[in-house]
Amino acid sequence: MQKLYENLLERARSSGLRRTKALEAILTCLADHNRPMTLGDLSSCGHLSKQCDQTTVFRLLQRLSDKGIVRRLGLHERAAYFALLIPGTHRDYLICTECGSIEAIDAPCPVHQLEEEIRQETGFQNLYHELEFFGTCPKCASAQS
Amino acid sequence: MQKLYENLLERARSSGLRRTKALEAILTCLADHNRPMTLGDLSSCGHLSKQCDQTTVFRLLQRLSDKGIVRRLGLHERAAYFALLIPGTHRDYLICTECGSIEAIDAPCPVHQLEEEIRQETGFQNLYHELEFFGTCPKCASAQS
DNA sequence: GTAATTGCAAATACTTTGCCACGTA
DNA sequence: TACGTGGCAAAGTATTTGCAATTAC
Repeated sequence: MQKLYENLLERARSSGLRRTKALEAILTCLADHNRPMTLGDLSSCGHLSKQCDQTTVFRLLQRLSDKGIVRRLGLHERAAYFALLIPGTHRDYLICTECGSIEAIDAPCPVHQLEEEIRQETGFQNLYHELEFFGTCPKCASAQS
Repeated sequence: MQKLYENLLERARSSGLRRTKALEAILTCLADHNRPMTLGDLSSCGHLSKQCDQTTVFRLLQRLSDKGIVRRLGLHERAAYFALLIPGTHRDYLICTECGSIEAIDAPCPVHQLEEEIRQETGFQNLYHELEFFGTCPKCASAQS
């Protein structure tokens, strides 16, 4: 975890971002939780809630997104989610449509070959994919009946 | 197309929805375009723009979604997209992050087996998935340089 | 007749921008 | 010092709800 944080900070710095309290706090928060978080989650989390305005967090997420350090995900909530983008790593998610819980799937993602085909056939650049499974988790399913 | 519309109307009716002008118009619109559309797209489209309030379209989409006739998609735009849910059919999408264009991918989706594994391992009910590819389309890529 | 559906208006939620002050390099 | 960054306030966009009037069944 500590290692991850150091690494992220290094990437951020070398891509031109300044080392500010907000940057440290947001990377710490993302590294500690290591799951997709909304702007609201982040700006009410730990140091961020005390030290930074939500606008700051928003703009910082924009910059981190531009630099390829985080990625914005669309997970069906009204609010956007942001997740760390760690080279060599890819995550798919399983989401309960009732309670909104989000968990990462650790099975290998079966989409890479198709992605390669699409890259070649369409000429799209910077291609990546997002895969999510939606359903009702056992807990919510039993609560319904 | 006509067939599709008839079919949708039948499904809607038999799931308990009343046959109103708004229902006919929205199903016509979705069947004609057969691509994901936002609430804004829909309510400014054809008959809907003249005959229905946007709130009506919104609530109708909610009901159609409850009944499993349309599905809400998260495609990274700020606005939600809605697409027809046609039994036996599954669509993945390729989206340009620059111009926002959305096209359906016709290659067979490689995720079904994983989906089955997840269903069995996690006990999730009503499981389905959403797969999208994002990138820069050739047109936008050349416009950038 | 009854319950579902509709329209209009208003409220909410989340995101985004403007502007000037501040801090890092 | 210069330019990226931060805070506060306000605007923008999309969604959602309340309620009375209307319509399908």
